Amino acid sequence: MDTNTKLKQILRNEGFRYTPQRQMVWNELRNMGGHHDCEEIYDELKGKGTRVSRATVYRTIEVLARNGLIRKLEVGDGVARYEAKEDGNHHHDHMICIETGDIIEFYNEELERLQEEIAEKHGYELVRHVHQLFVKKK
Amino acid sequence: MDTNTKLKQILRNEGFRYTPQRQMVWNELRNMGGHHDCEEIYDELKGKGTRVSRATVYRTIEVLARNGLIRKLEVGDGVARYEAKEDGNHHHDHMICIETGDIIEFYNEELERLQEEIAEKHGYELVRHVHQLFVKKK
DNA sequence: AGCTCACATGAGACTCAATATCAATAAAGA
DNA sequence: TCTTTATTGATATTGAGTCTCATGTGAGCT
Ligand SMILES: [Mn+2]
Ligand SMILES: [Mn+2]
Ligand SMILES: [Zn+2]
Ligand SMILES: [Zn+2]
Repeated sequence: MDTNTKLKQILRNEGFRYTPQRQMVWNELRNMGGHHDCEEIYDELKGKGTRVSRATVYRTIEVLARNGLIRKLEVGDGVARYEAKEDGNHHHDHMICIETGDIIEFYNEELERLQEEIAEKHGYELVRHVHQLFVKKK
Repeated sequence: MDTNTKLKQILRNEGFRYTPQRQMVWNELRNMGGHHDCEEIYDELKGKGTRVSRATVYRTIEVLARNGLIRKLEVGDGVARYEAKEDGNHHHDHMICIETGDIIEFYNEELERLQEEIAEKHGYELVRHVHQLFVKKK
């Protein structure tokens, strides 16, 4: 199934409409790759002559995030970034270089396991987590 | 050495002045305990009849954080919270209950070690990290 | 104790990402 | 095609945090 059909199915299934604007935002973020904020997505679409409003980009991003199609990333600089969750895209966390702003992805099974264990130990169920390593080149 | 003398020493050492406002913000956050935002600190001081401006609370919090006297905590709800670093206060991360908003602290040595290891593995030096578990009661 | 002045404060203007408003538009089902 | 109702675009508004600048004050010096 192609990604647009997938988008359509998920939206329809949640009672949302399958609109050109939502397709554009979704496709743009996928094509850009990496981690981008709403303003970047909006500028990119505007640059291509596409007619989408800033408000709709923000709203669409919210809808996509709520439905697990994209992931939100806040590194503490005041803007929320997003990344498309491609089909084969497994969970990962981020390492942010405090000198270049580069974002490197990492995954560690033991780390994931320990978090579950800790939540459990306190009588809680782990729903989601934020894990960011702020680093600099050695 | 009492905490106000410690505050004085650190401020003076960094070229900052030891002012009543800075003492009040520092003492208030310590007395409140837990994790609070600037508005809460401001309201608390105002409620006691203390004369401090909102701008000064924000500026003081920034100074205290920069000098390692307090720690910043951002849980993603748009407001930065702070907690006093008491003398015996070792590093810890936070578990946030998504139902009650409760903040539970945790520390796991193995977790800390793994983070260093991961940064290292990618040729980076770990400067700081953000680690939050969003949980709910089982 | 008094003098000096660079730093700190208070009040309010300002920034900027994000959200809300609302009239106009257009999915989607009948 | 018609009708209903979510969505969109343009813009106003929100709110945490920052900036400005006139006034105040900590602290070094005499
Ligand atoms: Mn993880
Ligand atoms: Mn930690
Ligand atoms: Zn990523
Ligand atoms: Zn804490």
